[in-house]
Amino acid sequence: MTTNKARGSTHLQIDQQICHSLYSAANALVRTYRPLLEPLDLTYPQYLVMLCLWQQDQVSVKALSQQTRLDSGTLTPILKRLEGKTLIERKRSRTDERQRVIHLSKKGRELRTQAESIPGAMTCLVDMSAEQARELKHLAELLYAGLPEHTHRT
Amino acid sequence: MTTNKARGSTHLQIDQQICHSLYSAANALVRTYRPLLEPLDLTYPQYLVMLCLWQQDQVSVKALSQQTRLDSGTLTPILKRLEGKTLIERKRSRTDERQRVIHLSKKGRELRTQAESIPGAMTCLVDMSAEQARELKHLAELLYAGLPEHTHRT
DNA sequence: CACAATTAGTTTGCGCACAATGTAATATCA
DNA sequence: TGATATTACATTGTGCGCAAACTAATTGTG
Repeated sequence: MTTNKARGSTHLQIDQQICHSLYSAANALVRTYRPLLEPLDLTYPQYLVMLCLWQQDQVSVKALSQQTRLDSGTLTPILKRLEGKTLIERKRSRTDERQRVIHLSKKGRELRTQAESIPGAMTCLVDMSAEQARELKHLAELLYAGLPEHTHRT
Repeated sequence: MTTNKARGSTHLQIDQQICHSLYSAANALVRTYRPLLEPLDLTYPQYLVMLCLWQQDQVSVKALSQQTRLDSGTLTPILKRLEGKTLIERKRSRTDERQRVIHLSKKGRELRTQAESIPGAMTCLVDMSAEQARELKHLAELLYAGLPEHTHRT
């Protein structure tokens, strides 16, 4: 049984912070993605958006926002950059002038081929068993879903 | 047994990305910290630095960098902001003029009291068992340590 | 001792992440 | 139908996160 030092609460120790572990692991993972994404000229968040579009084209910003879990203030500049690289176009919806309809260009659709190798390459770089990775993903999802901003469904 | 659609590789599906789960969970956690840290006028990374200093005062930027896992290019502006709030001072080392010695001011030391309630408050906001949280932290650490940038000890 | 290599930290530039505010289009309702 | 509320995005401002380039001090090495 470890007794606390008189100094104060053990809870304020940085190595006890789940958030710090998650925070630095996520940052490190994105750093690991960087060299793999560089040939595609994509950042990780841009890659996330492309993943969504490769899965389902012609979607609204809101739909992208829900799938990527990035808010519109973050997405808008990302989408503009992707448009600048002529990977996507941002048309207005005919039926609802407020909405944008994001859709892939030919170049954007073709980029998918180059991206196919990335998940495999990442798996090699991440030194974890498939089961550990699954469990980690599962727990991260659980944490995410359990946070007040999500449980707060009025 | 689920058969892949002719459409292409399943690996490019966003909901299969461990990184995305980690990424959004970490961001969401930091958002959850925000209202708790606001009374202390600290951002999450600033809080991380303060945690380190409360644990051990009078340290170099390099030491802080290792403990917070933030690089010096990130730390320098953070430290300047903390100095701007008069929570810390950034003196130069006598024995090695290259080094900074970061140390808490009286105000910085006193802020610790206000911070004591934060870990407990976060635990309440995170809807996970202590064991799940421990496991999540453990797996995140495992992932972090297993990435090439760390295993690459020449 | 001179001089190259290393180390500690800073600066610069870019791209998020996000709260807050704004704007325009649509939906709701009196 | 006309006022009001809501919705979908865009904009602004601040603070990271980090690669790359830079500065200055220290440590080798010949």
